[in-house]
Amino acid sequence: METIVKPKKLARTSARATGGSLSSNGGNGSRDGASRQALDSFQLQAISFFVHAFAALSLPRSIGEIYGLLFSTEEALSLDDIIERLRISKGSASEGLRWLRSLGAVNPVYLPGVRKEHFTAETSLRKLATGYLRDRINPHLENGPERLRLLQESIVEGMPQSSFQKSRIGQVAGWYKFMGKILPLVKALAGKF
Amino acid sequence: METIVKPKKLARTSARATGGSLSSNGGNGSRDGASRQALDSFQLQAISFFVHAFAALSLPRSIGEIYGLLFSTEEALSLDDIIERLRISKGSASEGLRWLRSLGAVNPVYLPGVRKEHFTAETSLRKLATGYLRDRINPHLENGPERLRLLQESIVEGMPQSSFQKSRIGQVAGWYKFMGKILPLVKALAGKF
DNA sequence: AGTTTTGTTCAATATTTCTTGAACATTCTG
DNA sequence: CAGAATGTTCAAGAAATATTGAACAAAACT
Repeated sequence: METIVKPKKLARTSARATGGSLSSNGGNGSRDGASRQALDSFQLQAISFFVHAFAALSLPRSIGEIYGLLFSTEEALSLDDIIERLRISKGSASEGLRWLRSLGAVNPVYLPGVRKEHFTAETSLRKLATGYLRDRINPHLENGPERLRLLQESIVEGMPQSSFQKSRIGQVAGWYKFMGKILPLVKALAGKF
Repeated sequence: METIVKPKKLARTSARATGGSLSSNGGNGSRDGASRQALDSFQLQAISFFVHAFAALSLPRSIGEIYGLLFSTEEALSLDDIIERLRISKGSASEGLRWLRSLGAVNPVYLPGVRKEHFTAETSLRKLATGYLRDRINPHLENGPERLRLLQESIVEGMPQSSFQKSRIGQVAGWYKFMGKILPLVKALAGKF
């Protein structure tokens, strides 16, 4: 849930607040074994951007980080590249990547002679919107008819309130119709950007 | 975040799974001091419906419960009515109600000679959509220009990748334009339901 | 076939978020 | 004004969710 107005409680010692601990040094190559693969300022800014944007959809930070990194990087990156640059665990990277893949927000890139799978960010609004709607919205709409039926069957005919209850069901039915109209519109408009 | 395919880990002893402990007895009046104010089957079904729907937006269960109760009840209810019927704490009820009020999802009803504030559910799709967009979407869009500027300023001119980075910024700018187009459309269409 | 590389899974842990309950503030009522 | 009724706030505890890390599986090399 999100805050409304009040300043909340001072941020309980959050060691991974904005920016966290991503390495940033002003642009070295890859030299010794310690602080390799630093992020440039554009990448840092993009990651922060997407972490914030994904958080608006209540999605975990790691997913925002991964997408932000791929979005801001021209070359395709492997799982290990992501782990190394973002300093997150293999597990997080693997699951985050899986989620992004299922949405279609990430494209596999096949590099001849390279075993590791590499990825780039998908940036087409149409594809992103379609994937998001398919994976996160449709599932909830699909059992709409079923839920509506349950609601209807819960009405006890002849009670004084059953007329009110029927009008409420009419409202819900209208909401589903609305969704049926607006989603195609969203997809269509997304296709133009 | 949401699961994709795998069955996850067996649900760690969750004492408040679906349905929880809402009183349900088959339709008594309000008699003795113990099990008063039971919910009828329509209310139970509606609450379940909205808990689910709100969860899809990652909103807390208590908010879904409160809206579901008001939605399925003809008379206006007070804070104490809600607490009694839903068996939730005063704090949850107060904050949940506050959130719903700020969204415009709930209407205060003034009853002459009654001190407690009473509420009914707002069911106009236009009002609900407008409130949701205003409270939860717009705030994120408002600092769009600022974020875009930060992104732009993070580009180091003359680097080999700066051309790629500029094209990425173009994409993001396009996304904002899309939002600027689609949101009014949503509001307009919502007005027709 | 054995070894190495690559990626997935999941129990344990860390972190975030929600709920409770009791203290506090505010507004009514007599 | 004192006392009662109503509603808000917030620290502490409970529950849900994300992350880690190490064990495991699968595929690719030799």
